[in-house]
Amino acid sequence: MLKLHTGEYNDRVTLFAEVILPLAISRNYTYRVPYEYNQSIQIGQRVVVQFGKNKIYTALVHQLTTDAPALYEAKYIISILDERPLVTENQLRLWQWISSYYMCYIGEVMNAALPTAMKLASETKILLNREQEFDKNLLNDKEFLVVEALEVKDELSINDVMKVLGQKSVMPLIKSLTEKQIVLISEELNNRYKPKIETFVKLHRVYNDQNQLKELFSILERAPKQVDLLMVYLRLSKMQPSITKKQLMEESGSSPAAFNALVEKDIFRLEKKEVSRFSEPEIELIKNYTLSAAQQTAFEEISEGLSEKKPVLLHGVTASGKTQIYIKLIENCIKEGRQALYLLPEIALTAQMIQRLQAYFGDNVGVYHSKYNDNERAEVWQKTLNNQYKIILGARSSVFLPYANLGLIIVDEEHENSFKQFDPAPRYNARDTALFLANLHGSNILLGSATPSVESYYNATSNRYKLVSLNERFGGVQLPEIQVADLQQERKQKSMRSHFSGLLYTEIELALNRKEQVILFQNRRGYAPMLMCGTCGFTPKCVNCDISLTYHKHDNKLHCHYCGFKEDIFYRCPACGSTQVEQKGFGTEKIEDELAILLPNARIARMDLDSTRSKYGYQQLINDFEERKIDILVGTQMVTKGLDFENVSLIGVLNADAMLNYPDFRAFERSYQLMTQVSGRAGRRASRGKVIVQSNQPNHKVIEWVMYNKYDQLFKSELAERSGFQYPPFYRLIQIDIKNKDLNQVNESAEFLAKELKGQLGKRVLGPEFPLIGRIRNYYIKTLLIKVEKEGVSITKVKQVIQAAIDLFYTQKENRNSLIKIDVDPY
DNA sequence: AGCACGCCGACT
DNA sequence: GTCGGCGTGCTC
Repeated sequence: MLKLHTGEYNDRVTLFAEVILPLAISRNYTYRVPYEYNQSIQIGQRVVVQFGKNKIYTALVHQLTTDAPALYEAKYIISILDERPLVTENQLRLWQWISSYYMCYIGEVMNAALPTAMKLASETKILLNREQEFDKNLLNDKEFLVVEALEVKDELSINDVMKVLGQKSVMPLIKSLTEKQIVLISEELNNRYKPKIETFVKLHRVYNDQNQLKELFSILERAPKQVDLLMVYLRLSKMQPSITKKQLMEESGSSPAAFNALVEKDIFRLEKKEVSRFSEPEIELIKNYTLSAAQQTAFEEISEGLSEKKPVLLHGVTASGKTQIYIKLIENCIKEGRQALYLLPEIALTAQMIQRLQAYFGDNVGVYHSKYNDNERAEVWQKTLNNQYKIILGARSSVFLPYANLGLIIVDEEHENSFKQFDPAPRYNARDTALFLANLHGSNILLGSATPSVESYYNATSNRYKLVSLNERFGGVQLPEIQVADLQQERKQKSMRSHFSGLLYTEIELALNRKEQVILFQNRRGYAPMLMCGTCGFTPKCVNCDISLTYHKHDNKLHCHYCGFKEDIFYRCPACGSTQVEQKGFGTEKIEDELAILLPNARIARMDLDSTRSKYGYQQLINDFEERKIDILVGTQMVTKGLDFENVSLIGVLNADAMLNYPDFRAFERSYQLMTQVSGRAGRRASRGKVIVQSNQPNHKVIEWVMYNKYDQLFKSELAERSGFQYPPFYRLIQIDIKNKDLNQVNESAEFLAKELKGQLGKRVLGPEFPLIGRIRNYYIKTLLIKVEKEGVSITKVKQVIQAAIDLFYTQKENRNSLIKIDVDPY
């Protein structure tokens, strides 16, 4: 396709735009550009188009051409939404790359990349036709129901109609009602981004004069409410440059009547202004600080690596002060007039971190993560595009922002698996995407971690990245002392107190006596992960998934952690009627419960998915812990991520075995990372912290490596394992899931695809096999794993083979109702 | 994704 | 018979 650029065409040229639709479809579609847009249309702008019979979508202009499509008549673009491109050419290249690397549709990438507020789609609404007289008696029951509902509520969505009728197929009915002209159909566009407008109040200029003001007060003598309001205004105006109506009303508690009277008399003047949704931080800027000698050395080594245009991996022990080094690098980047992106796992993006960065860079920092609402995200997008931010601090989706001039990317906690998006597509890894993004912009990139991922460390040791190590904790604080509690032995000696070893229990008491705080880590939420009948062995399972239900005490229900199914707890076994129902295993809820019994005076809180679901739940817990309103924090992985608490002296890992024995090739790597990271929360200030790891395998080599901080031992051992068993970093993995509601069909479909792939790729294809959980949300699942050697084989070719096999797969009728999910680098 | 079309079972 | 479920194919 001929690529054209803006401004080349006069009004008489017939232009066509190939657009990306935010849908999971395999092709892009071509629309005709109305002549009046010839001058203004540009690649990267959003346009409104009709797709299919009624639907209206926001599409993105991807290419422009004068070639008319040969096989069909193109529809016209309805309108253009942006004056200038909203998406840059570099972003389109990134989308393209993600789409091909992660084997997904570019529409899916667009969907993930653009904030929802920027994607308007139409929703079909039906309304009564007021022009048309009709006899209600002629309607059938269902038609009557719909008309009745429309008399109560002016418009109904298709979904509303379904609810009203209690049935799924409603289109035929709506169609007949439209034909009789009883109802009208409208395609309503949902709101898009609206800038936030606030009304500011100003006192009329003449009252700047003290005499005039005095006079005003005497005039208002008989309106005391107005005088009050005026007084509040004057008080506020001394403290701040501008006052919003909202603030004035809140501070004064005044009635709108008094306010309106003052506006009416032209004493107050109103002004509407666009404001940012983000309040400007009122923090004193810290400008000067010095790096320690170790930090300085690391900083210089990093700079050296970056100047060679190599990615750098910073391996710095926990609490070694990596953030200060990052800040220095960001400063340098900004000095060169370029933008910096600081990527963090969602959960580490706390108020703590944001404030820390804002303390150095003030309002140059843009923040972007999933807790922001649509309008806030759209605002960050716009400001990034307009180059109003020098730094973006964000979670994985911030790789999608429209950077104009990106000079530096920092991926902190680069080993974190939350950089990987699992569902829905695009199943991208933000760390790897950031590496591509850096290449695209010619920017520097630094990966940082106390526990690097094996693949990054491998890249560093094989000279693809530069490795910089920082082995010293900042301020000379020692790494914590790690002890193992031997659970088997303690059980024999009867020194266990429920799930706490004598060793851990004593240390908790000691810490509490010293008024120090404790973190307990148990990587399992809920109360008991499994119930079992002691008589017949019955275990309650989810009705939709092949998984046993977890008992949650807070609502006294059994939960499925995969589909959200809930069911009442039972006290008699539903299978045999026995009352001998036993709880197997333990989760965070149970720990919290038992602690409350053992240590009735301690203030205990729990941090897991269930306790942090609300928008501020997580932040609230962190604040309370920071302010020492909590003595013991019990939590899942959440407690391991980059939090920085001064007063924590003891960490307990309640069950190291669960993670060590997890059936995944990364179990050891993950266990090492988790234990090291959670240990890093201890003793970050003055005194040396302590960590107790409870295990049935006290001599497990991974525990030993954690105790003595032997990352290289872990690395060496993992490399040997992985080259032997064909895993990353020596092999690439592509996982293909085949899903079907029917068990036989899933087997046959999986067999078909496996045979096809094995024919081309041979023994690189493993499976099909049922995964650990063979059925989720009523879909049976079979998994194929493809292992492709890194050297000597073109991964692009392999992906083409896979795509071809899937295309062939869907030509077979019997496979059509099977779903296929591809996950490239599924870890 | 959403929507139309067409085929098939179970109800007035 | 027909209504409503569900599979199948198409959208510029």
